[in-house]
Amino acid sequence: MDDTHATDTRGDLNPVEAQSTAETRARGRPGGADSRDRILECAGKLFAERGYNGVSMRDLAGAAKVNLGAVNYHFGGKRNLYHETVRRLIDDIGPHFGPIIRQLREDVAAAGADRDKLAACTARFVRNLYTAVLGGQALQWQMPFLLREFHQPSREFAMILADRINPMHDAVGALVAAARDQDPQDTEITILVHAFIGQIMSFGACRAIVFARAGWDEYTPENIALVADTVIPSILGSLGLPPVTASNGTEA
Amino acid sequence: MDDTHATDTRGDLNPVEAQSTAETRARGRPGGADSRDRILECAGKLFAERGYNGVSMRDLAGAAKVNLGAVNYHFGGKRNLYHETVRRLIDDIGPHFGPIIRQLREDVAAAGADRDKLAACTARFVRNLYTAVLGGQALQWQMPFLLREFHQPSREFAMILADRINPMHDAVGALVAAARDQDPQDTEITILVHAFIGQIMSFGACRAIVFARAGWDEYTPENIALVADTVIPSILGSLGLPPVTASNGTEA
DNA sequence: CTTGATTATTCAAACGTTTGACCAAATATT
DNA sequence: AATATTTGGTCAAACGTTTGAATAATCAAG
Repeated sequence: MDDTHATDTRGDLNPVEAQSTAETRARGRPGGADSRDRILECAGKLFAERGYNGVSMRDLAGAAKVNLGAVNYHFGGKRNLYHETVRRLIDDIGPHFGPIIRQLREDVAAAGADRDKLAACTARFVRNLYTAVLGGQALQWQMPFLLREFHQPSREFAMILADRINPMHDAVGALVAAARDQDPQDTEITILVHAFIGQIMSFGACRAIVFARAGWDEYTPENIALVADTVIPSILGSLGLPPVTASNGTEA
Repeated sequence: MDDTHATDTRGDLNPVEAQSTAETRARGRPGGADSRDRILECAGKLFAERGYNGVSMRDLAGAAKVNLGAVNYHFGGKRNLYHETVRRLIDDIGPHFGPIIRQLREDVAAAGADRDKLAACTARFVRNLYTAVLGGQALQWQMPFLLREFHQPSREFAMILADRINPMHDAVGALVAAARDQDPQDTEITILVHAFIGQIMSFGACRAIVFARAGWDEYTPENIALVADTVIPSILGSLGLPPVTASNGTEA
């Protein structure tokens, strides 16, 4: 239990004590579909913070408060459990990103060539995205999980790309193309979209750096608002859009 | 050797075949400090692409063409080997980032309030950084290694922060502060610097996305130049700096 | 310029533990 | 009774680490 001494055998790089997530249950057929969900939820959290190799089936069974055999009963192996975890993750983040993307698409279509409206919907989108990505209510383990997939894509990356990344990039592509009056299919637009989104995601991906440099130790609503308020004018400038006056893009 | 079937026991998530890196050697005392370096080099590559848990001492010994015991003889354990790998990494990337940072500092100091000069040195810095980060000659495994540390900091993150991240952010902070005529200590500047650098780094961190969206399969010099040429005007716009005319910031 | 002890390094083999997978028995639900 | 789920345990393989002998370089003594 001592982390300061590195004498442990087969120790993890950054040991994380397993957290109790579910209450104890009776024997026999207590969980049903419930324990399957519990395994999936715990698997997501553990994979997100330790990676695939950092999570053992025993760690997982302990965290999910189920027997070791139950995991293999429900999912038939660790690799397939990971697959199902990604499947679940994609479904889970849909309701969080879907409305933001949909609204951006509608706003861009409605804005047409009106640069003030384009600026306003850009600001709204960035603010919503920061809130979704950095805010703590939902997407707690999902974002680290995704960032891990982006950096070290597994066989499931194609699913994430098709179902979640492409729609987001396409929507932002429409915005950037409208702001620059350019064809959304241009490689230039693809690059600028990536820089656009990367600017936002880097605050989630490298939060250790942000916290160390800004003297924070978590993303509070105030911190997130400060980040959004600071970055939005910069992004508008990069797109050549006029600054937003006041009280624009506050909420969906 | 078949990756499509998930029937392996204790298999890695993304299996990577070990690559031969060094030639065979005689017995006795052949390597000396040489085999120590070989271990360190292979450890960096393997840790970078598979993470700490994804690398076994046997994998490493095989890749470095040394005996299993030699690793513990030289480094006294896996955890300490990781520590030494980070130490070496910091020393290795110094010559690549140091001149870029130093030149940026000098250029910013020389530019003063001249916004054209600020724009020119910004463009030069961004181009140099893209070349260093995405270019393939050096920093091959170093960047993925660093990005892994940023996303999932270990005990060694503080070293990287102090020795490599802080100087870079401080230098960019001076640039951004000069462009906005603001105090470099402002939290706003800290945030903008992070967005600035994150914009660049995201092309390395999420290269799987970039390649999939742009239809690339590697970063060629032409690709890197296209990225830089596209992003630089955008960054200048975000800083409110004038566009660079031509042939600025091509090389150090 | 040969010796012989000393040191530094490599090697094969094993240690005990943990891993993912698997099983037959037990238990609760239908 | 039939089905679905949980249980405790076993398995071979892989894990990080340790060991002791073997081998080559080093160097003082002769």
